[in-house]
Amino acid sequence: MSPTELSSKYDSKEVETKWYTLWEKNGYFRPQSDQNKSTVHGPQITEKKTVDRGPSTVDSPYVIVIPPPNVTGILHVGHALNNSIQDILTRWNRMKGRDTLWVPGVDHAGIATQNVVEKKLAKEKITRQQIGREKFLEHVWKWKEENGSTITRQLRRLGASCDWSRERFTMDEGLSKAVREAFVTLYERGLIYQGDYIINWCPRCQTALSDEEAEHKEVEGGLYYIKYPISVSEAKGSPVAQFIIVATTRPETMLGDTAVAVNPNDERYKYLIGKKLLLPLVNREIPVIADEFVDPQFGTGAVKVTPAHDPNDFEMGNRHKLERINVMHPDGKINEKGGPYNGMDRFEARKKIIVDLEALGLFVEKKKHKHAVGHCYRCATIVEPYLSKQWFVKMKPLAEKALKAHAAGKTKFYPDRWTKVYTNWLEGIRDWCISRQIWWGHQVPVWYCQKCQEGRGKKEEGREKKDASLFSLPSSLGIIVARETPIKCPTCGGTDLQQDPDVLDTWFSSWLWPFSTLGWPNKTDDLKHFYPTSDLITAPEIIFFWVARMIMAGVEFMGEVPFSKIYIHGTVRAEGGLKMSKSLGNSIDPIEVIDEMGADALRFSMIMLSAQDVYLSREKFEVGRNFVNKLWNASRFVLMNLGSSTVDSRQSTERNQDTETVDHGLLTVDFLPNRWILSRLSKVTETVDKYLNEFSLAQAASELYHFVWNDYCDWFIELSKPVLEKGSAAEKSETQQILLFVLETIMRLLHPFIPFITEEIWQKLKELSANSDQSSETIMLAPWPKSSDFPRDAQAEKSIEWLQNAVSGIRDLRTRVNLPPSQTVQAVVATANQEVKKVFEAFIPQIKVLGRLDSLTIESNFQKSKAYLGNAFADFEVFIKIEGLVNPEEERKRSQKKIAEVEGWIKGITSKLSNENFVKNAPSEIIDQEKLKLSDAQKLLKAYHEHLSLFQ
RNA sequence: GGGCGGUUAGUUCAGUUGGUUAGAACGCUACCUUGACAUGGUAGAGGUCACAGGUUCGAGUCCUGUACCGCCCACCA
Repeated sequence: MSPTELSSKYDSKEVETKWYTLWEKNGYFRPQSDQNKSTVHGPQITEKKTVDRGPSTVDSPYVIVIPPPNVTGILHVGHALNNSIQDILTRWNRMKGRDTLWVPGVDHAGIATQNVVEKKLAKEKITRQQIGREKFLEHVWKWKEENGSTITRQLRRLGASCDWSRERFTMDEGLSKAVREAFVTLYERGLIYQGDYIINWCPRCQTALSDEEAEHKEVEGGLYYIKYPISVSEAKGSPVAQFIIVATTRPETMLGDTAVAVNPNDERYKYLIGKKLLLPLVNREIPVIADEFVDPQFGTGAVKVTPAHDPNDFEMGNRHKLERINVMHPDGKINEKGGPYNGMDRFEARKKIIVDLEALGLFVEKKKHKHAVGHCYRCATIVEPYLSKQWFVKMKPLAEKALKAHAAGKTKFYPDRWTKVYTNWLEGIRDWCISRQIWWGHQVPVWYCQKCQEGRGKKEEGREKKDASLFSLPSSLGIIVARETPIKCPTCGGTDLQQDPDVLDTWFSSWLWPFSTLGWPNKTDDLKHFYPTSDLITAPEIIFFWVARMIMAGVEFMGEVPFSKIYIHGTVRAEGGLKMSKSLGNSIDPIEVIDEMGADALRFSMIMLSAQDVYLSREKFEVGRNFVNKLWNASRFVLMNLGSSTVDSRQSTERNQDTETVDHGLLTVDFLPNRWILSRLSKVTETVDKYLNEFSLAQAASELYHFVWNDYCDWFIELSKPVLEKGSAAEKSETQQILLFVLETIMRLLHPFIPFITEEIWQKLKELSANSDQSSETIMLAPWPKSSDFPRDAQAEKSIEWLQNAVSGIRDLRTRVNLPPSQTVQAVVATANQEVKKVFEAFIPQIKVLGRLDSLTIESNFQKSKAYLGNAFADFEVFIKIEGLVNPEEERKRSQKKIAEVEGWIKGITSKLSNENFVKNAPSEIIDQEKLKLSDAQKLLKAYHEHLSLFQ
């Protein structure tokens, strides 16, 4: 096969491997600025640089950081969409000549990864507790070495043009340094504290979770009504009631009750306030307290108070100085404080307690009760509000700065409606619990001096009783918060230092991502050059987890928001609306799709569907597959029909006497269809740019799809066939040039969307083209098309539209009378446009043009095509000699209706134009617009009247 | 409980500031094995733009209300 031929079938696998390897090897993914310095990063860009794209000083670098996928992750359709979008934007900006960087990386995903490795060890009957922290972490690192690059390999299959020489991992050395820097800085600014609070506890993972990590789901549960008897010690005299009935959704927590609360204004219970109750099963005396929090309308208006197991009760406990009795082990089993229930699982205990209360006659009833219950986002276990000592970040001050930046217009969400979601969350922000009781992650950079601690323990004892809720961390008490691992205690010089065993929330490293990946806290060149980044592309579900926190971190640590535009794309769902997920078994493996149809097909299909949430099924990928196939075959056609000579689109050709020579920027073109396709190309180029600028990737793709398929293939290529066969030498040669030129431009326009096939085809076209624009060694670095290089030609567009309508109209009539394709029909076309007439006569097959009608008379054996109505402003008629098909009655009615409509329109514009206020105040261009509309409407009215007259 | 989004062809969705005949893809019907492509071509059928009011010469588009669907947030036990 010659180097300029294409095989009859596109082999996506071969092409994809070939080009991706080459791109990466040649350093095309790296920012252009890298070539100016000898960096240590990856391969050098060896080959000569491409084209001069004009002054590059005006453009700031274009930078995206990848939302780091979990190291345990495998590419799912959500990743495929997210990264396709990022790649499109990256490639587009790179072609526009901007210094472009897409930073890739992977997240260590604390709990998720730990779970995976634990499961793996469980198969060998090993628990992490058995082997200890150090050994376990070795296993995790080993697992990471062996399996951690799956996702980045898969991103390569997708075509992602990330700068892999800058790939980062949230646990690598640099990022660990960043994490410590952030923690200590916040600590120094008084924004980090440790304290005993009710947090979300996952009894399975045995760790604290942040509020965002507890997913609330509606659950059909029970509301249990239980009698709490009034203590006999209070029963002197004659109490009106023997007991108070409380309502609870979690009866097992009653073991830790230390009060019952009622609303101070609740008449039913007022007299009981201050009295003592006898807590059933436990037989502890607890007081009745009054608290505004209690809603008299709910349940019985009396609430059991369990400060150690419920956030509200915790608050009440603080207000009333109640004791906190923790009745649960970290694994969710009742502890020794729970007396006879010691050792039982919380849900088991719930059942048993109800049975026991029933036996005592203290259980009233269980009512059905729908309420939201928190579930662990990793393992879906019901989380337990649990009292424990954790590290927190004070978020208010951070959120305020982020809000200020937003008010100053520094962050913009696309689509805009997410803005409010973001600001609302910031406004109601709560402190962030950042410590986790797992092993895989960044260990809290806090050390305790054993010696000082002993002394402190004694001091603390006295005060713990008073207020254990919160204590600051005076370093004098042997607590060391440091960037570098300390060797000895600064207070006493002791060397027995123990690091806090907790690790930090995974998001505590992710929120630093936009600057930690560029080298922070070191003042690196990358950081200086590439921060802040440009766009952030992500899914709605991590706006709180990640986006908002990154913005806060950026403002706090860098003094600048990390990115200015945030594009939130849709969620990928299965047909029927359910989110695609492995657990539901309704997911599609993108790698399978790539194997089967190619990465380009996958990307293009997903982007076409991405105007909002993406509803996927296997069949949906056929759109992209078919398109890729179409493109391949159109290219084959062009390459087969170029003739042997190399084409230079600038070269002049012999001019046709009849037609005007039109200068199309770079090109000089005569022939009407050629002028038309260039004009369409111009329009499409402009539109694609506009859509990409506003993140409307689906519209951009759709625009290109229809241009290629309908304009280029269906009309231009089809029209070129008779031209190549029987056109004049000049027409023929010009058409060949334009076929090539437009195809080459199409490749560049499509390259960001479907990088592989466009590179493959472009390389072949390049060899045939003498156009200097195409001299770069890869399409990746070829310049992005500029619509000004081939400006619009309104006249040509109008003429071809005329022709299209006429041809369609004739074909319509042909089908309706069942004419075989081979049969020529006689047609009369009426047009004053000589060019159109010429194209029609010379190149529209199977239609014999009889002549030209200047007046609208119809011979009886000619039938009028409905193409007449195709464009009310186009002054043409088509008649072909076939038996009757037009219904005059219908035509008359339609005309009358239209006439009435247009008359109303004219009336409206006229009244607007005669409105004094309007004429006086409206901007002149608006008035001109109205006048133009009026004249158009009058023309239209005339056309309809003429049409009507044909059928009177 | 609060907030947000949606309701347009058989299906999945576009529809920019109100304006000629509401578009596309898939599906469907008829014809076409035409030397780029049957993963194709030509043509066609198919819509009371959820419902009820309102503004306007004119509403899928703006306003008010209703119904249904979906999503997010939320410490009333």
